[in-house]
Amino acid sequence: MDITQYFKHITPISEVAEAGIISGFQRLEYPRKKHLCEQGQFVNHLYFIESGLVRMYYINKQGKDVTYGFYTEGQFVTVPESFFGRTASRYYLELLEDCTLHSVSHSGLMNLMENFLEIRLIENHVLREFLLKTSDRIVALQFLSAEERYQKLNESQPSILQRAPLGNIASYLGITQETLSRIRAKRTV
Amino acid sequence: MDITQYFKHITPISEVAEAGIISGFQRLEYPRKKHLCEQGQFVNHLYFIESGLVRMYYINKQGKDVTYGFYTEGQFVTVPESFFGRTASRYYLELLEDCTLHSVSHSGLMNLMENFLEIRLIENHVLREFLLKTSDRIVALQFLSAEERYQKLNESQPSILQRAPLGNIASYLGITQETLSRIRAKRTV
DNA sequence: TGTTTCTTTTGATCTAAATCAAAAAACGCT
DNA sequence: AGCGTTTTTTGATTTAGATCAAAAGAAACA
Repeated sequence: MDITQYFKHITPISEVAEAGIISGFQRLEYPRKKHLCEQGQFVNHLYFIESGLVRMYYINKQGKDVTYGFYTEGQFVTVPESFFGRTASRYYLELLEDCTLHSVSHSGLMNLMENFLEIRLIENHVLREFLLKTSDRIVALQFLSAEERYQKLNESQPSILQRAPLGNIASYLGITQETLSRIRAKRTV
Repeated sequence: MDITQYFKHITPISEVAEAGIISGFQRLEYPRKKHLCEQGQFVNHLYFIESGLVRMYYINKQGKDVTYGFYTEGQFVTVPESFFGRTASRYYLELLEDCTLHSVSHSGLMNLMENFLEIRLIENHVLREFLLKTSDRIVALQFLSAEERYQKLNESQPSILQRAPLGNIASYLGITQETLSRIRAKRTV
């Protein structure tokens, strides 16, 4: 999905605003493994994913790499509390595949929002989408078994299971690699 | 904390806007156990808690009552995805104590937002606060032990441990009542 | 093409927390 | 104040998933 397309899904957009979006966002091609941000830094960009796969993660107290979320084509990705809330990020963003992204800086977005009312809706929309996703996660993590959580991910984002390394998926689900491997073995046979 | 006070924490507010807030919100006193909304309904109000304690919860597939969150004086509470996103609520809101609330309907808030720019920031602010809270929860639920999660709640919202019933707290932490009772026994002695 | 490195699978054992069951304590009500 | 209901505690047992260890497969690279 194209970025203007995405905006049009949320709200009708005037031609000038569309031109504004096109000039305000910058198209980027980045290779697998590149980091979009580091833990502790301010995240100054909002990215729209044209193609590819992005992972958000953090390093926990035991030094373990833990996946917070996966983001794919047609979605926005950033660290919302950092980008919108102007705080230091607690997460990293890394590319799990070569990606084509459209990025806008915080000030760039503010400019767009001042000039085009339609674009103001975006911030709220992105926040709401993030919130909905995180609510689902909590419900899953509170009282679903490892296998049920795997099943749920398989329903909501099936492609992740093929595209992301097993270790990353396991920590996302809150389980160990070994357990995930066993769940897979059970289902495939 | 008073409601205009709260707004002033977020952003400077003109006198007219302050008058608008005072007239736009309705002061309510509700008794313990009252429900502010049901699962499946649209949540049409945003509440600011002047005093008291509110619990958000859902009934899971096994028919078990599971606490999603606790909200106390000086905080806004609603089901954000329902109120802001105009969808049916997946959660209930119930009062765990007699509460004094200030409520505004969706259309009432829209009116205020049209008339007073300052108030537009509120939606964002409320969404961001919710998001921050839920992010923390995910991190806790992913890889902290039952006791560590208890400890974390004790740091972030210590009064909940005294004010809410044990069963409600246990499900919030994603553990059984018995386990929570044992954790308590260990620490108190 | 073989060697090194990283990822996934498989196996054996252990443990945190669930489940089942029942007693004790606290609360609500007339 | 006393009785029934709900909530919390305590105990015994079970289990899902962690941990430890090592083999098997893939990918990376010279």
